[in-house]
Amino acid sequence: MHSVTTAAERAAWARHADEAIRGAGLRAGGARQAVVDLLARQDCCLSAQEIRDALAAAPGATPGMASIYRALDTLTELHLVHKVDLGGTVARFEPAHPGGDHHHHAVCRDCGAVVPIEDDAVERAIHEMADRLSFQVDAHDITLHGHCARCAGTTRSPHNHR
Amino acid sequence: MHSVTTAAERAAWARHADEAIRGAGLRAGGARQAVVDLLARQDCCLSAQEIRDALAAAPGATPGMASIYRALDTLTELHLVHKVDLGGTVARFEPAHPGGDHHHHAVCRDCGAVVPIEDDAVERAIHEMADRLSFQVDAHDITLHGHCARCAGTTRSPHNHR
DNA sequence: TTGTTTGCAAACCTTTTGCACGTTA
DNA sequence: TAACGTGCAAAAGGTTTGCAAACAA
Repeated sequence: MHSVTTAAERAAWARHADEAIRGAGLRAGGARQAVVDLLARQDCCLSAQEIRDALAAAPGATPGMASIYRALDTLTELHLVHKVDLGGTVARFEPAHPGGDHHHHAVCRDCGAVVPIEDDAVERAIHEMADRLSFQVDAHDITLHGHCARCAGTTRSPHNHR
Repeated sequence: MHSVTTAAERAAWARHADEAIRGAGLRAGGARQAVVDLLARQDCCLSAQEIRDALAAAPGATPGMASIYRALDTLTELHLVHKVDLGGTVARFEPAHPGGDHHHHAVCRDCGAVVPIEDDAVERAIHEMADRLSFQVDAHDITLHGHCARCAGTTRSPHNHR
């Protein structure tokens, strides 16, 4: 089993994030810190509600949604977090790892599971295409839609594996 | 200058759409018909509000937003329209041409312009990747972000060319 | 006639904002 | 103590839904 990010990368992100936050003259409040700590443990994206639920399940006070959104907004501005829009009604957020760790997402139509995807050939093709355009591309998102391995393997109702 | 779809393709889509609507036992009401007629003339995606504005500018009664959303919903279910989410707060919709006409989008960070993009090498790479996944992919979206040719060429405020 | 379509207004849901209070450096 | 951060409640903005009237077949 491999994950998209290694434990070392996640730890490095947490350190980098703390540093960037301090460097921006921001303070260590409870809510933002909790969001950073949670994101540091993630491999892929979470919605604001999922973040809140996870923090509610953990010991300590549960931050309000407004604080979570404000924290995510700040982190996104500091380029510590990527806002990911997978086509549903909610936005998702994931740690932005400085070097590499460029991944995309596949979304299951049945169960809603989000799976991170990496592929060098696709990245190369995207960059080659971008170079030929008059449009100046500085980022790209790819979203795959279909059925995850579990849901594709059954004709029954979708699994709840999230 | 070339367009992503030809006039013949657009006409074929209009015919196909009318047929599919009748085939589904639906009737020809004014609002839905107006949406179909407008989409038949589009090369790329429009938001519900843009559709309403375009219909308001045209002669005749302007359909309510609810009717526009309901029409788009019906057309999407009939696979006549693709719902496109480019990462903003609004959804966009474009005609789904039966054969080919598979394009993606580039969004300008300055002026918001949406540019259709086509690239066979990228499509091939995506399909090859999809074949290797355990995830069963049946659709994919690619969104490029950056600066359009006009906005990239100036240091001044963004152009309004939409 | 009969079921479909439409328009208006109200409801919904996610996200943002105003404001007073609590906290950090 | 002077900003910054947080929580609550209200506001915003796009989309959906309930309902009664208008309409197509």
